[in-house]
Amino acid sequence: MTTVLLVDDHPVVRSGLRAVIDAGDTLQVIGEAATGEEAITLAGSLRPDVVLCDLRLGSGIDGIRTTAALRALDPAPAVLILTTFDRDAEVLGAIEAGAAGYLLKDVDPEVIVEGIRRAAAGDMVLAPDLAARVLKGMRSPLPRLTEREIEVLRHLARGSTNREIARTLFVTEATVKSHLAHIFTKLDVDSRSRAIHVAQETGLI
Amino acid sequence: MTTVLLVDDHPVVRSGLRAVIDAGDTLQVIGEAATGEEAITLAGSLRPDVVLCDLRLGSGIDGIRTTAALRALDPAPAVLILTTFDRDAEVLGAIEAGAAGYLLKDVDPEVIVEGIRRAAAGDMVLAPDLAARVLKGMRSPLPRLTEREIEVLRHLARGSTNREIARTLFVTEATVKSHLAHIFTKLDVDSRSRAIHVAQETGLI
DNA sequence: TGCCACATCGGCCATTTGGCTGATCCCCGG
DNA sequence: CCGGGGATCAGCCAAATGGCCGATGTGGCA
Repeated sequence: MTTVLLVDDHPVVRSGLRAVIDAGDTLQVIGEAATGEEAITLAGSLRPDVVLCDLRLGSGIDGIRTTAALRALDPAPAVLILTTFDRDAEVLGAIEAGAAGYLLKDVDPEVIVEGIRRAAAGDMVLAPDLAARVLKGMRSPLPRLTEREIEVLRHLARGSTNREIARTLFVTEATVKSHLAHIFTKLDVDSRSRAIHVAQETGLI
Repeated sequence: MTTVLLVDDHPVVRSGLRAVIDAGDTLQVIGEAATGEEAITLAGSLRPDVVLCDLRLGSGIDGIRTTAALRALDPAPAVLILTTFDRDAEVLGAIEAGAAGYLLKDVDPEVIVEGIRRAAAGDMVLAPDLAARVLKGMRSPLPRLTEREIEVLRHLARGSTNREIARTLFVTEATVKSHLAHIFTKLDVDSRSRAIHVAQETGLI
């Protein structure tokens, strides 16, 4: 019997997962958590074989950080990421954090059950349409932006002008332009609008 | 006994909703649909009292259009919108389309059950933190953009320059600028970045 | 110690953008 | 048949943006 811990901030989703997982007779849900913090605590005491974890967990720590913390446990559960979105950066982030795989929420229940079985067996589990992208991501990893650049990017995405960003960060416009130039180069774009688009598309922000 | 039709593109969520709704003894799920089209067909034959409908329905028609179509049936079911996001434009769109209410997915199961009961009784059902915003929205309704303006806005959000948009739409840059000027005025912004932000924030795109 | 990444700043210049005014055409409804 | 909204276009001009060159200081790491 493989034991499973559910992590999702939506009670309804947890109920649904519990229903489809407990329906078979080889898997058993032994706990539910609504936040990453709760998941880490529960995993320590319940020692599940597999943790099924949403990437978006509301206000607390996100699924990637939760994954990293879970993998640091001893014994470490297999972590299977389950989410609505397929942003590249998050896929890679989750894999890097030690996730055993990544499934989209719109798949059929049996796919989820099968994914849990394979994760428990130590296999990698990737939604078919994601595998290619993950491998592609491995070949050309996402550009690494510095903390400051991410910060500027966030302000950019809120529609701020260079002047506004400069005032907010207590630097000169020249500095903001410098950061932007670096961001543009790294993202391979040539306008703030496209930078915003790429950043959102890849999950950078 | 109040009958309910579930509409959500995620099988897992449908399972969860079915579990929490069927748990009581006054509500009964009589059908599930994964798309808006399917929902409209099923509602016509099953004649549910209440339709519980996600706003995002994958590739097909969205929840708002589905709501409008459902409300045009005879007898018309009460439509309760259930979604993850609380974008203003969508709240208002759903209400205008005849929805009986709007709940967020992260609420507890009993809130959903109670919402269905109240919707079946003909009440309006609004998540508490949304009611104020809806009323505010009533006072200052979202600007109405034309089809063409929305189209330009979408290209804008993909980071296109005026020249690129012009080429794509087979018009001159002057026309694109004209549309943009109107968009900016209606959204009360003065830069493309902020227009993108507001449009995404309010669910316009 | 020297190197390198990072954050900070400045100047110059071409391009893009945004504000303004005004124009034509078409369709639809009173 | 006229009015109005929508889509199309034009020119002018100020401001913001983006590309390019360069510079300084600081902290970590080999």
